[in-house]
Amino acid sequence: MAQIPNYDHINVEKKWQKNWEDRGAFEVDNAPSEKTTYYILDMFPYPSGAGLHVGHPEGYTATDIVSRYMRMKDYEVLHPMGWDAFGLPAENYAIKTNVAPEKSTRGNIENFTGQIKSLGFSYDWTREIATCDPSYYRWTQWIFSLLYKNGLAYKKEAPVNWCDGCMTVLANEQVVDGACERCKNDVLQKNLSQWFFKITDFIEDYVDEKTGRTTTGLINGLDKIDWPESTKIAQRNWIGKSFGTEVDFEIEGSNQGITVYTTRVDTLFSGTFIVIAPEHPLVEKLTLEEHREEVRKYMENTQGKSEIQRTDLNKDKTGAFTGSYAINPVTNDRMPIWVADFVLVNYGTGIVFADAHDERDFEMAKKFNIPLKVSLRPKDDELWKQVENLEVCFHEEGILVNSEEFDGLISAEAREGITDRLIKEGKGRRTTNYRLRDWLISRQRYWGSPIPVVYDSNGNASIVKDDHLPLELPTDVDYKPKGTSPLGSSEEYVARAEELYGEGARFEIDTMDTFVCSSWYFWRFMDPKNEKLFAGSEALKKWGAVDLYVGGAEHTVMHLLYARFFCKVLHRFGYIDYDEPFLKLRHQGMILGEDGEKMSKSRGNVINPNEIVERHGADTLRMYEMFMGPFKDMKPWNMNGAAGIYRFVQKVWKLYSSVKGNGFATDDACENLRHKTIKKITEDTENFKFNTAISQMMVYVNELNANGATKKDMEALLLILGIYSPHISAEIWELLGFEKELGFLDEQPWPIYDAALCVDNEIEFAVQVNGKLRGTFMSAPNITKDEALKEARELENVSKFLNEGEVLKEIYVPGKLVNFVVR
RNA sequence: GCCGUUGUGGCGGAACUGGUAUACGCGCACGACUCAAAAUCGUGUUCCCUCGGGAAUAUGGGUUCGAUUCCCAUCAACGGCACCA
Repeated sequence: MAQIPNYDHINVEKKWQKNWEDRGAFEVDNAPSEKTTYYILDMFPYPSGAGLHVGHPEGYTATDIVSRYMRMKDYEVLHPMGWDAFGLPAENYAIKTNVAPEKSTRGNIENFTGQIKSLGFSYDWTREIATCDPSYYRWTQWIFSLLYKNGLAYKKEAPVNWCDGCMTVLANEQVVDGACERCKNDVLQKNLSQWFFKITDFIEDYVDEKTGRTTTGLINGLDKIDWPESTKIAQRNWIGKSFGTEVDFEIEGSNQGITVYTTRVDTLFSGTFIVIAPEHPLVEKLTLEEHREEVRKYMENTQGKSEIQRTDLNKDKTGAFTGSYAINPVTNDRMPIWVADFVLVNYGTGIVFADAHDERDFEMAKKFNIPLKVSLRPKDDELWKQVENLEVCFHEEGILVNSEEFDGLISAEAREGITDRLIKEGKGRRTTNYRLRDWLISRQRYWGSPIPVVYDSNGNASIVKDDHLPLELPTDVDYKPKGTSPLGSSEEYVARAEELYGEGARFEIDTMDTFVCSSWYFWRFMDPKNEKLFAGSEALKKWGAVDLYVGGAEHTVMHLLYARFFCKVLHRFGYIDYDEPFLKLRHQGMILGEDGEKMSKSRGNVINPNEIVERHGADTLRMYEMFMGPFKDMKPWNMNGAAGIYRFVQKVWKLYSSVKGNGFATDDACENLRHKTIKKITEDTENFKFNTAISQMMVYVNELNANGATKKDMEALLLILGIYSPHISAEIWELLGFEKELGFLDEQPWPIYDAALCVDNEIEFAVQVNGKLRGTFMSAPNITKDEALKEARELENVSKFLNEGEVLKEIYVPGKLVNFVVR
C-alpha cells in the first residue's frame, strides 16, 4: 500500500487560495442574470496598526460559510471586503511620528489584506474599496451636497467637547469619565459653529407630495426588517419617542409666556416651581435686576463644566433663582422660576415645571427650600403618610388628590382629562417628543473626508460644485493640534479655493465624522469604479438591499442608525427603490481571552490569528471560531479547544487516507446518518447554529472512520465540510479524483437529503412511571399505543413499580415515550 | 435608576413545538503502542450511595402525567443608555 503523506495544511491552503484567485472563483459582474442575487456583507474593518485579531474572522467566517452555501444553492452572491480607513489613530500616529496618515493607513491595509487572504474567505477582491481614497470620498462629498441642496445639512452653533491640553475638539468616544483619553485633562464645553445632518426629519414616515411615494421612517422601518429584537429596541430607545403635553404658563408682569413639555401632566396640580436650562435664550429676559449677579455667577460656573460633569447623577443639585414667577394654569399658584443645569436645553422646550413627584425636582426644592405640594397618592397607606409629609418623593403613578375634578382618577386617566381641560382653555396641547438629535458631523481633524463647502470673502457658505469634486485633502498640513482644524494650516488649500472661487474664498476646514463615510459603503461595493455616480442604476437594480449583514453589537445604534438614515435619504430623492438597507442582521459575540477577560494588549491575553493559521491552519481557525459556542454569545478562547478541532481536521485526512488505501466501502452502513447529517447541516447553517453543525460533522466523521465510507459518503462529507473548511475539502475532493467528472468542489450544488432516509426504522422508547425514567425498549417508530403499553409493562423494572399501586393513567407519546401514572 | 442579555458537569457548550438532561469538544483517569516521551488509538468520566436507588439545569414557588423549556417572585453576572421632564 502506498504511503499517504500527513496533511500539510500550509501548502494545501496556499495552493487553494491561489487556485481561487487565479480562477476568479468568487468574482461577480453587474450584468443582469437569470440567477437570484444575494448580497452578503461584513462590517468593513478599520485597518488598525495592531492588525487582525481573532474577533474579526468570527464574523467573516460566518458570512463566508453562508456565501459558499448560497452559491452552491445557485444564488449569485455578492460578497465584498473593504476598509473603513479614515480615523483618529492614524492621525495620532502622524502627530507622534510625522508619518503621513495616508502612508501608515496604506501599510495597515496591506497587512490586513494579507491576513484576511490567508483565511481563505470567498471575497470578490476586485471590488475592494477604501473610504480614504479620493475616488470614494468624492461620493461621500456628493451625498453631503445632496443633503445640503435639500436643506438637510446645515450649520449652527453647538457645544462640543474641548480639551485644553490637546487644543482640540474631541469626539464623545474620546472622552473617558469626563477627561481627555489622551492627556487626562478635564474636558470642557465650548460653543463652536458645526455642520449637522437633519436625521430628525426621517424619524417618521414621509410621503412625497408630488409622487405620493412613502419613505418609511426610522421607527416604523424597524418593523419590516429581520434584525435581533434587542437591537431594534435599542434603536427605538435611542430615538426616544414620547407622547406628552405642552403646557403654557403665563409670566407674572409680562405678556410673554413660556411653554413646558411633560409626559406627566397628571402632576400639574402639584407644580410649584419652574426650572429652565442655563443655555436657554429666555434666561436673560426672565432674570430680574436684583438676581442678575447670582444668575451670572451660576452660569459662569456651569459653562466651565463638561456635559459629563453636569450629568453626573451623584452630584448635588445646583441652581439660581431668576426673581420671576410663572402662574400655574390650573391652580393659579405663583411658581418661582429657577435656572438649573439638570434641565437640558435640547430636550422638550428646555423648561420644566417642577413638583414633589419628581426626584430631581424634589431634591432641588429640599435644597433651596422651595415650597412643595402633593397631588398623587400611592396605594400603600404607610407610604402615603411619608409622601404627604414630604419626607419621601413618590414618583410613580398613583391616584390623584388635591386636583379638583380629577381627584380619585389614576394617573393615566388624569393625563387625558387634564390635557383635555388645558386644550379647552387654550393653555396646552398634545405633542410628541424625541430624544434623537440632529447628527453633528463636523470634526476638527485632518484624517477624514473634507466637507465640500466654500466660503466667500464675507464668510457666506456655498456648496463646492460637482465638477470640483473630489475636494481632495491637502498634504501640506501641520498635524499638531493648535485649537483649529489642521486643514487651516494648508497654504495649498487656500490657493486652490482662490483659484476656483475667487480671491478671499476659503474651503471649510473641518472634516466629516468617519461615520458619514461608513454610512453608504455597501452601495459603493456594487459599482466601485463608477465615475459618474455613487453606483450605477444597473448595479443598484441587480443587487438591491443587503440581504445579510453581520457585525458586532457595538454598532447597535450609531452606524446602523446612520446607514438607515442615508438609505432613507437616497430613497426620498429617488436614487434607490427600497428604504431599509439591511434586510437581515446578525451580531457576533465577542471572543474573550483565555482568562475570560476582554482581550487587550495591557492584559497580555491577545490571541493572534496568524499564530493559529501557521500552527493548525486556516481551516482549524475557522472551524474553531464557529465551534466555540453560539454565534451571538460572548465566549472565551481556549487553545486546547482549537487543538481539538485540529484533531478533527486530522481525522478527516485519516478518513481520506483509509479510503485511498482500501477503496470506498461497498456497504452503505451510514446512509441514514448521511441523510440526517445533510439535513442538520443545512438547517443549522441557515439558522446561524454553526456550533451544532460542526458537532454533527464530528459525529459523522467518527462513524465513517469506524464503519468505512462509501463514495456517496465522501462526496456528501466534502460538500458540507467544504463551506466550513474549504481548503482540506477541496484538496481531498481533487485527490479522490472527483474533480474530473464534476468540476471544482466550490462549483458543486449543495447536497440534498431524502426525508424518508432520515427516519430511523428502530428507535428507543422511554418508559416512565410518574414521570421518572424506569426503562427503555427498542421498537419501530410507528408502533400503536397498545403495543407500546404492552412492551412497557413487560419491562421488569417497570412492572415492579406498577404493582405498587393502581395505574390511574397511561400516556403514550408516539415515537417518544410511555408514562404510567400510579397512585 | 431604566432597557436588554444570560445563569446546565472540572471547562466551552447540547437538548426539536413541554417528552429519556448533560450531544459534540476540552480536561482528567486508566489501558494499548514505545526503551522512554510526544503523537495516536481504546475505555471511563454530573454528584451521592447501603448498588436497590436517590438528587441535580442560579434560588424559591406555581401550572402539568411530565418543566432546562411555560408563569410568578428573588438573586447573580454581563452589555447598553442615563438628571430626556
